[in-house]
Amino acid sequence: MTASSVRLGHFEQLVLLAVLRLGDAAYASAILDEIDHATGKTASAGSMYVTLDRLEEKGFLRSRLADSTSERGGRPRRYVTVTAYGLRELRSSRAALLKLWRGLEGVLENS
Amino acid sequence: MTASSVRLGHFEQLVLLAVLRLGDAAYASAILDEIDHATGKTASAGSMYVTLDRLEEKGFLRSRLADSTSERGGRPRRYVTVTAYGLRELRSSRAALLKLWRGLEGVLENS
DNA sequence: CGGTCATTCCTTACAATGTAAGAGTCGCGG
DNA sequence: CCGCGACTCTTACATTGTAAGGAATGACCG
Repeated sequence: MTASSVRLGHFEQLVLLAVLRLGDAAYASAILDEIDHATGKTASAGSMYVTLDRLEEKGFLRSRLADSTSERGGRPRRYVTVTAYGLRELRSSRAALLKLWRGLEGVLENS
Repeated sequence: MTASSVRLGHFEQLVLLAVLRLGDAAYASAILDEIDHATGKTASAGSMYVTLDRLEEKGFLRSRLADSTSERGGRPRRYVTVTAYGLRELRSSRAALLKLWRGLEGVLENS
């Protein structure tokens, strides 16, 4: 279990970032769309719920349920927000990538 | 197996980037150092070999053995280089992250 | 009212990826 | 000869990624 070795996986990172961008409007389907838009790849809904649960368990995310009366149908939405801890992870992950990318712009820039 | 769904994981991406930067000098221990340097976290050697194997299997990486006579001891070094395919993945992964980061600079920039 | 629909959620099981622990090889210095 | 340092590789297990499928809730229409 080694609690100290917890890091962000690839998909987890994308999810956290999408949540940040969506602000108040972050719930599963919206996050899915956001990721789809950025990556061009569509993840399944199941992946999202599982990942959201795990992120919350680890303290990277917090969630609250919307009033069911205010919704049009289906179960009440579960809105999520990134915690301070999650934000810290995101920052350090970004810093590491920027470091590794530095100097490779020529090679990595798109065709 | 779903061959088309192959993506880069978190660590795999770091490894590929480190290999790119190291150029001719890319072999396991050096890659390990490079990643350590960028992330501040030390991965184990075992992780590296396993990951290198898997990346090669998937065609993101190619490897060749150094002359054993030219080495100081131990087994001959295994040098690796990123394939065109690997480079493409790296680019698209970077593009996705840049998209998601855009507009969040204020929040993500470091303390 | 009852049926169909769209929207949302969740569970389960399995595949892919991440990681640690530990062992094997070779050449050198003592 | 023996231990040491610099490499590599194997194995086994934990964590993360993903698809498939099911169920709740309310709108709309006949």
